Amino acid sequence: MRPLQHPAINDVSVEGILHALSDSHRAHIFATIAAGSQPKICSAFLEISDQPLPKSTLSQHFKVLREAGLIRSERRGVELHNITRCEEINQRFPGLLPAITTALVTQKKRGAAAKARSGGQGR
Amino acid sequence: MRPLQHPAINDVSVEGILHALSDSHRAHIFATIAAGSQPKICSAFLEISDQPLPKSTLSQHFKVLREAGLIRSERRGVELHNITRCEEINQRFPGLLPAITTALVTQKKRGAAAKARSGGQGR
DNA sequence: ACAGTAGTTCAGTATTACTGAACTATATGA
DNA sequence: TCATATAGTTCAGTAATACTGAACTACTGT
Repeated sequence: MRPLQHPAINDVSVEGILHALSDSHRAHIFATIAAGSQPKICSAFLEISDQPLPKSTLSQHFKVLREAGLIRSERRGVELHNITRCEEINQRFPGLLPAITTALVTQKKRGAAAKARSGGQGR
Repeated sequence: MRPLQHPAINDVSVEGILHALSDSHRAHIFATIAAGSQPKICSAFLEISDQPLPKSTLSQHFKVLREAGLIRSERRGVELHNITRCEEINQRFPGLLPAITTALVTQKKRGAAAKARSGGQGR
């Protein structure tokens, strides 16, 4: 098992960030890690959607996020503690991550609202 | 040849936008269209990189940008006039596109500076 | 040592992307 | 009208990525 690789902040690319976050599952994982103050472990996201995500898939998603420079993972015993690299990235590309996470939140709200309108059990 | 399809603004997704712009060529095409005040035709980007881009590939790139909702294409005789949908998108996801284009510009500048430092014909 | 947990790696499969060749559609000139 | 040229699309074969079950590594507790 080779050690975890994290790119230097200067090797982080906009395209890599956009690609990593262009997948719904990864975007959700990143947003969740970014929103919380505690590190999150990978297996916290096994039940991310209606279909439970296979753990090999989950592992790949974390690898993509890590190699894009979005998260930093640290082994703690048997588990991985994941935190974001928002501060570093925000220094390199000011405003990029906040704009994306805001857009994702906006989209989620709109989606929830549309769902409620079209027959969810809204009041 | 079927007519050009543009998604309604409410069907435009953050993931779709990020995916479309996660490719260097497409990011460059979009940035160029966004930066200019005149519509751009597809073939203006045939010589986008060192290797000339095949026109079938270019056509696909425009299709991806169009279907992501980033550009609007209109037939004018034999050519396609492409403009961005920045205003609409900025209304739906405020600040998202400016942040991405700013980041792309920043990255380009950094890259050019690094190139100059490491042996380009800097002053 | 054994069992349990967290995550990775591998390999087969499925999906997506790239691109040369053939094609459509429009414009222009003889 | 017919030939030619230009701009872009579609198709089909191939290449590259992504997904995922199974086997594996690494660590923890008993």
